[in-house]
Amino acid sequence: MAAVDLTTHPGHLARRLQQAHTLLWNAMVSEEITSPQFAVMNAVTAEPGLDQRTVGERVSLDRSTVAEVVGRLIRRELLDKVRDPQDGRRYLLRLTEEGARVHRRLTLRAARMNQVLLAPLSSEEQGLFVDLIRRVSEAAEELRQPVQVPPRP
Amino acid sequence: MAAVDLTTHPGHLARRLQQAHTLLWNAMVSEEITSPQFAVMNAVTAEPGLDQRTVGERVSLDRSTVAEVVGRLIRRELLDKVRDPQDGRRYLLRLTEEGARVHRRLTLRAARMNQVLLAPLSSEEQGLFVDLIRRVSEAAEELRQPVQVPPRP
DNA sequence: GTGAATTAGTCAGGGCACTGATTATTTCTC
DNA sequence: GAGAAATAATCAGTGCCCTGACTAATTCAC
Repeated sequence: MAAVDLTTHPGHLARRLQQAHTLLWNAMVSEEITSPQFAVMNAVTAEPGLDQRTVGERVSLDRSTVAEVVGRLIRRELLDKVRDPQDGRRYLLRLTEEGARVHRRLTLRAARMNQVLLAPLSSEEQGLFVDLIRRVSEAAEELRQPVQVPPRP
Repeated sequence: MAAVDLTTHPGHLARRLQQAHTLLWNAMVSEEITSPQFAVMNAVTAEPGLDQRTVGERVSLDRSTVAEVVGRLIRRELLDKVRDPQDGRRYLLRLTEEGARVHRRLTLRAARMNQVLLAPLSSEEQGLFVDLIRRVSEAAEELRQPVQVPPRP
């Protein structure tokens, strides 16, 4: 008694959506490269020579998770990591040739997969859907760092 | 070059939405009990004496993950597990008194949290949002088990 | 220029999520 | 009723995700 209907809870639905997405990704995009791995490769494609922290910022992953994902991509020789000669704390990331090839190939497949995932919605609904998710996640992310208060001078 | 805009990828957005949700959950609902743990407790509240497999079905979790989550709830003495005397393969799950109390308390907080999470949307948009996510996840889940073909007689 | 913050990355530890293999029990079939 | 198929749960292994503690390098402040 007093149980709740979880299908009205956006958090629960978000988890199910992600499960559904992972399923489709494995079937239609790649069984080797996961969606977060693709996101990292994509960030490095957009800005070669990025450091891990910034990659995390671009793809919404914390430092530890980025390190793991990067580690896996390096093991598969899709990514290279070299110390920044300007700043010895940083590692600069770049795709290998193979990495660039894989990224190109998966980009096409991911686009097809997105179409399939959104197929149950009309095209106006699709736009709306993406917009609504974005607004909700962005608002919640801001609750995290409540707009820096400037230090008194 | 040739990088993609991930903010148009529903899978990527789903992951970010879930991160945002987890953040808010920790801040507003509980730091001890996670959202999947709450989902399991909720399923058992609705149908006391459920077995693990069915709980997994109710909350969209596979057998292994249910076993882990159940294990954690038992360790905290929020849940009890007894062999089904009718069917020695099953374990029947029930909340402890403490478990029922915790579930009641978190239910209220979760409702408040949902309001905050959806606050950036108007109330029509909120309904739409929930509906769109549900439709997309349900459709994708059906791709998994493509409607049993009845065996020829 | 030196000591104190800050910053990039690693590591340990906990939780979620899945697959494939295995074990125990039940049910089906003959 | 005995063997075969199905079912509930566990286990090992992989990957994602986070926090808090730590290390190494840089930058700031005086």
